Amino acid sequence: MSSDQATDIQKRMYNFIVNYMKTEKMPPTNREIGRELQIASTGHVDYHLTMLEKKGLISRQPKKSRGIKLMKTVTGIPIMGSIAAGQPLEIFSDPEETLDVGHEMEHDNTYALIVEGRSMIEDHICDGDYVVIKPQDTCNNGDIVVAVHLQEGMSGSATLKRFFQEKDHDRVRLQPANSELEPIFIPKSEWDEEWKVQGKVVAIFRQCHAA
Amino acid sequence: MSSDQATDIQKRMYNFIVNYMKTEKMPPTNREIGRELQIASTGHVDYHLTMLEKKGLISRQPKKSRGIKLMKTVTGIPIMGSIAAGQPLEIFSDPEETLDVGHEMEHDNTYALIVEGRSMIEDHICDGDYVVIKPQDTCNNGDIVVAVHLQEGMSGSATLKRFFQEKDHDRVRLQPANSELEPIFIPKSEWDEEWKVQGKVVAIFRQCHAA
DNA sequence: TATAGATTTGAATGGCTGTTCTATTTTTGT
DNA sequence: ACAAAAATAGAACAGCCATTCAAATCTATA
Repeated sequence: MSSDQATDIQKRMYNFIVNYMKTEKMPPTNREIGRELQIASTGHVDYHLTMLEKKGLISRQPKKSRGIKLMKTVTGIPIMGSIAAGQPLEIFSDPEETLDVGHEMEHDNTYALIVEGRSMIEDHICDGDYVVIKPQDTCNNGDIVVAVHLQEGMSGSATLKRFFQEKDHDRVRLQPANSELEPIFIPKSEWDEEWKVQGKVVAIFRQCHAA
Repeated sequence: MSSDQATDIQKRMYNFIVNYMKTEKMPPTNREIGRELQIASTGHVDYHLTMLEKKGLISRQPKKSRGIKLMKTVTGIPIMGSIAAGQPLEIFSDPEETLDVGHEMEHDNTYALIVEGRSMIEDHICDGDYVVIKPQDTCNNGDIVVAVHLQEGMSGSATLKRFFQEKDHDRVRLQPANSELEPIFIPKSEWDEEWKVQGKVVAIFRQCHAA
């Protein structure tokens, strides 16, 4: 059954190890794992650790106390793909890519997107910049957000814009930061039906490559 | 003598712990410390660990194997101060501040500065942005650099500019990215005498605050 | 239902680990 | 030179740790 997939208890064990290492800055002992997962026998813990090792999720240093190492990077936030004005979100197939952007931002399923194009250039967000997105479905006026246009049967298109609720016009305005581009107006009735906010930009990161 | 300062062996011990944790992702055992520092007795190691704890550099979890925790942050790069066009570098007195910006950049004494003003605004570097600086005294044409103007007896002023070597004019041009500001020209003869390159911008980080 | 494989237990073992104690040597301040 | 403080060694201990083994239980499936 569990030939390449981790079984339920193994997932919980792996999660506990990851979590323990985040808070304690060291791996747990086999006994600490057993205590947490309510496993009566240390041999049993060893058994599942061996399984996790066989599946490539961890490696072990024989005989060493707390001799567990994680095989996958646990720092950084996933780079989900790229976003271009009006284009569908291009989701990267490779989920290994991460952006290491500070522990404060490593929570709440925060993720990163690569900006394509110049639709936000006047807010000084450039082609190739990484934007750090905090997922949320509400936002304040003036926030830079990932807005998704839901289309029936399709995955929809996404865009990076400033969000403005225009109460006097009873509509939402999605404002690009590029005077060559027009804002998008969405009647209040269609908002939450055809459109929604996926998340909000909380940081921007740009790598300067050699000239 | 060593009332609040760590003694030589204690410094080496602390450095070994920091280094071990970076490579092994867990603290060393007392015996591993002793082996590395050629200390014959575990009691002796315990003695110096107690000293390090008393001096606030580490904390210990009693009876736990590898129960050492570092009291100071070891991730991130130091935020040295702020830089504004033409102003002296304002060095922050508090060396605790760090910017966590990815492990790839945590080497070569890389540090961060906070940008003040709009002198590089057309390169989309804004007031309040963090720039990540890799120290080096040479650079290529077009690189964004921290250029320091050495003045006798004074610490000198620093500025963030693009670097251009104008061979036909036998001079160096430090170009702001703001059409309201004029470039600075330095005769080749004065370069390396009165001016020098302190480092090069390798990344930019911007935090988006709530509107 | 029968059987093979996966999971769980309990116990045992030998090495590691943090800690403590006493005694000796080195360094430092006077 | 002397005394106090700091540094080092060695040994010993009780508890922790990873690992192994044999046996028992559960689970899927042929």
